[in-house]
Formats: sequence, structure tokens, C-alpha cells
Amino acid sequence: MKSVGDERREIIKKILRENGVVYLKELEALFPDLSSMTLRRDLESLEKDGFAIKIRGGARSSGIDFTSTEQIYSHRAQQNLDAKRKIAQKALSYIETGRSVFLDSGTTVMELAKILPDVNLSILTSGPNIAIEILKKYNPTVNLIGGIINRNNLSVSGAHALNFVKSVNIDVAFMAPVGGSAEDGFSCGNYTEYEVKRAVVKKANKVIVLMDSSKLSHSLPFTFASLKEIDILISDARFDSEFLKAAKNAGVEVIMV
Amino acid sequence: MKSVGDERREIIKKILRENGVVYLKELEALFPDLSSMTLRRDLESLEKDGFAIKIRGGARSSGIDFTSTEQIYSHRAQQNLDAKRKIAQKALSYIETGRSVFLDSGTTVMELAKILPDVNLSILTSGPNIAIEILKKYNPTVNLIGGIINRNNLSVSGAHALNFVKSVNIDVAFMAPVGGSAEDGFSCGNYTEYEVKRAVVKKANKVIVLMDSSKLSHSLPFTFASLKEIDILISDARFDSEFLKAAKNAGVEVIMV
DNA sequence: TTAATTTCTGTGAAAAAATAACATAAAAAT
DNA sequence: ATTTTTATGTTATTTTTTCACAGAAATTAA
Repeated sequence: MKSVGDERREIIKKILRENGVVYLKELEALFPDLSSMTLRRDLESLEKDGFAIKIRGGARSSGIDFTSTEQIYSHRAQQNLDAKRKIAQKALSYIETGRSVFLDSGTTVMELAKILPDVNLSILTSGPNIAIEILKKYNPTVNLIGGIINRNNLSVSGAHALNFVKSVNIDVAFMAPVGGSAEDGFSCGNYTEYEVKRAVVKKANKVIVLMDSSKLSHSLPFTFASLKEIDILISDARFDSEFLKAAKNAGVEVIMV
Repeated sequence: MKSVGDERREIIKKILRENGVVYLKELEALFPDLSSMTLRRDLESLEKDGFAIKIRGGARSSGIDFTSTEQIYSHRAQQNLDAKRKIAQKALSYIETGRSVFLDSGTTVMELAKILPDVNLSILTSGPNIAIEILKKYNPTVNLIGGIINRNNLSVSGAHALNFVKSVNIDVAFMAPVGGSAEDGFSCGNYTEYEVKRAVVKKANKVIVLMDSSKLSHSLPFTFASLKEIDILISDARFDSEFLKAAKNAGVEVIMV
């Protein structure tokens, strides 16, 4: 699985991580005895892997921190927009006026935020971009969890975030895992974010997981909720009978969109 | 401040938001009676605004959507923009690498956020839009204060915000008052926001106030800092000798841009 | 080991796209 | 009404990218 230019591409990745951008000229200077075509091909391959975005004269970092397992899949996740919308639409029916609602960070939840009805709701979220989206409406009260922000997924975590969550009441929580499976439950790739999600799951009266099919059968290091701990799973995935059986045993209502 | 092609660029933004990418060919088909040069220029302008990233043959969404911010601020942000920029430019010289910096919410501070150098800084802010702006850079660590968000000025406040501020150390704080005068000091119009600002002023080693001339001689109900409590005042206002005398007595360095 | 196969790299021509510079039209300001 | 500014169009030039093919290097199989 390793190949000849891997080391070179690692170096390019590093530059990309540090500077956010790399130009062909730089690379040509850095690797004087390679043809620019080879370096072009490197950028191309990095783009195919979702690490870089080619721009004129070079490439930019895709913004994904590829040192963690979690984000390796995130470029793929970006593509499932249609599924995310359907999931969000379905999720909408579980939102009741006047309730206290937690919205996790993530692109699927962002779709939900966009179509949220403009009614009296108390929203709590760990995503600053989601908070701002909801502020477009007039009626919901928006509470933003504070803490350190992960620039890769615009998610807030850390000790403050954790304390915040522990001090509030949540009727219904919409959670967005990065991975999900029957055995390992719903997981993410970052410990501090796991802590926050875990705390939310414990506090919420009802937990609804929004998961598009790209997440299925991926497991990430930190499980924030087992099947037993959630109430509803909304997904576009075609679950196999084994999964559905496990869900049924755990008392989870599975909704396929 | 609105300009001719704005509507067209809104459409392009929308495409970008939906598809994540847009190609010049598409745009040429969509706007058949415009030259491709104009459309190129649109993409360029969208890139300059941080909304898009140019790629060969088109542009990709930068992933950061601050439409809502723009909408909320569209009017206010344009007022005195020139002065705000000059103030921000001046403020920049008081930011040192590696320090813990508090950035208040507000449009003047937003201008500062935009031109912040991409260096190792620990940023604490009460403005979610400011946090997102800074996340465009690679190096600063961004801490966002949590709490309830005021949809009029995108500022976070409340008990959680207050606790957060009380638990952190701040080297230098950049504050944006809504009103300022020699007698009443620097003030704002909302009690919970006052509480947070007050806490910041007490904790910060150095307090720098950024105030454009439209704020001068306005007093609002809640004074979060008296002249004595601040270190530097940066403004485009033409202060009268009485004000300058009061500032001098209070040991405030007044910088007029 | 050699031979076969695959992967990686180099070259240069052709195509595509981006830029720059200048001209004109439209809009805004005075 | 005029000046000034902003937006757009046109064209030529430069730069970058793509493409197709050939040779080198590495890997695998025999």
C-alpha cells in the first residue's frame, strides 16, 4: 500500500498543514531534481485523497486535519448533501415548539438548522456556524456552548463546554456521529468532543441520531452513545437485517429516508 | 455600498452553497449575455471576501458561510467602515505573538479580526462571527465564550459567559463600546453584556478601547469601564481639549487615526 | 536470479485558462 | 450636466494544465 513518492507527499502535506497553501514553484525549488509533472501528480493525488484542493499554480489545504482518523472520511461526507437534506427534513418532525433542543455540530445538523421553523424554541448548540444560521430567524433563543473551537469541523469542546452542558436541561438532542455501527455504537475521533457529546447524551431526555450512509460501519475511537442509549436513528443507509435486529433489541426506532 | 453585480454574485454564492463548486462554463451558460471576464471577476471578488476559493476553471466554496453575519451587519458594518479599518490597523500593532488576546464583539473588532496576522495567538472572543473569521487562519487558537446570543449584535452573554471570563487570563483586551464620554466612561446598552465586558476589563492586564467617532459623547446605561480603567483609546474622533485632559489625568494614551 | 508487470517519472506539444492592459459603457456623485 | 467612479467587454499575452507517449525504476512472478 505504500508507494514510492509517499515520503515526498508527506512533506507536501506538512507544508500544506503549516501554510495552508503550496505553490508548484516552491515544490520545484524544494525538489530540484524532479520534474514539475511529478509534483503536479502529487498534488493531484493529494486532491483525490481529499487532503488538498488544486488551485492555479499549486494547491490549498482542504482544511481537513488528516492527522486524525476522523477527518479522513469528511470529504466523502460532503458529497452526501442530498441524503443529509432528506434526513434533516425527517428530523424536523421531532421538533416541538417551546422545547429545549440540542443541535450537535456537523453538516447534517446544519441542514436541519437551515430549515428549522421560526418558532419559540430554546436551541443549544456546539457549532458557532449553526448558531449564526439559526439567528437568521426571529423566534428561537440561541445558546452557544463556549470553549475551544476545532477549526476542522467548527465544533466547540473543552472543559467549559462540558460544564455548560452539565448545567442545562435538554429535551431532545440531535446528534451527528462521524461513525456508527451496531457493535461500537456512535463514535467520533476527538476526545474532547467525545466528552461533550457524551454529556449531552446523558442529559437529554430523547436522543435522535442523524447519520448519512457514508458513516455506516465506520468506527472511530470514541463512542459517545451505544445503540441502547439513543431513541431514534434517522438515516439514508440501507441497514442489513443484523443491524436492524440489534436496533430493535436496543429499542431504537430506525427511520430510513 | 451595494453595487451592480451584487445580485449576480448572490446567485453564484447560492450555487456554491448548494454544490460546493461552480465552474465558469456553468456560469457562462447561466449568464449568456455577460462576458466570461466579468464572471471571472465575480469569482475573484467572492474569493477576496473569503467565500470562495478559485480553482482551475471555476471556484469552490470556502466552506465558511457567513451570509447571516453579513445580513445582520450589512447596514451597520458599512457605517464608518473607513474609520473602523484605520482603527483596526492601528490596533494591530498592539498584538504580540503568543499572547492571550480578548476580542469583544462588534464591527470594529471584526475589522481587526480580518487583518489579524496568522501567528500563534490565543484568542478569546464573545463574538461567534469573529471566532469564525479568525478560524480562517491557521495558527491562532480560538476560544469562544459560551452563553446566550444576542441576535442584534452577535454577542454572547449570560451566566456562563461570565463564568468563562472569570476563569481565564487575558493579556490584552480590545473592547468596543457602544458609547463613550469623559464623564460616563465606556458604556453599552445591555446588562448581561455589561457584566461580561466588565469582567473582561477587570481581568485584562491591558485594556484597549476601539471607538469610532460615531460613539463619542453618547452614553448608554451600563458603564463597563471608566477612563481610569483603560490603557489605550484608539479612535478617529476629534476629541476636544477637555476630553484629552481628562484622558491624560486618567493615564490613558489616546491615539487618533 | 531473470523476466514480466506494474508503477513512477520525464518530455514536449497542444489545449485551456488566467492575467493584463486598454477601451467603452453604465452608474453614481457632484 | 459634468465629472468621477465603477462595471464590463475585448484582445493579446503569459502561464498553467493536460495529454500522450516513452523510458526508468520498482515490484512481482517464475
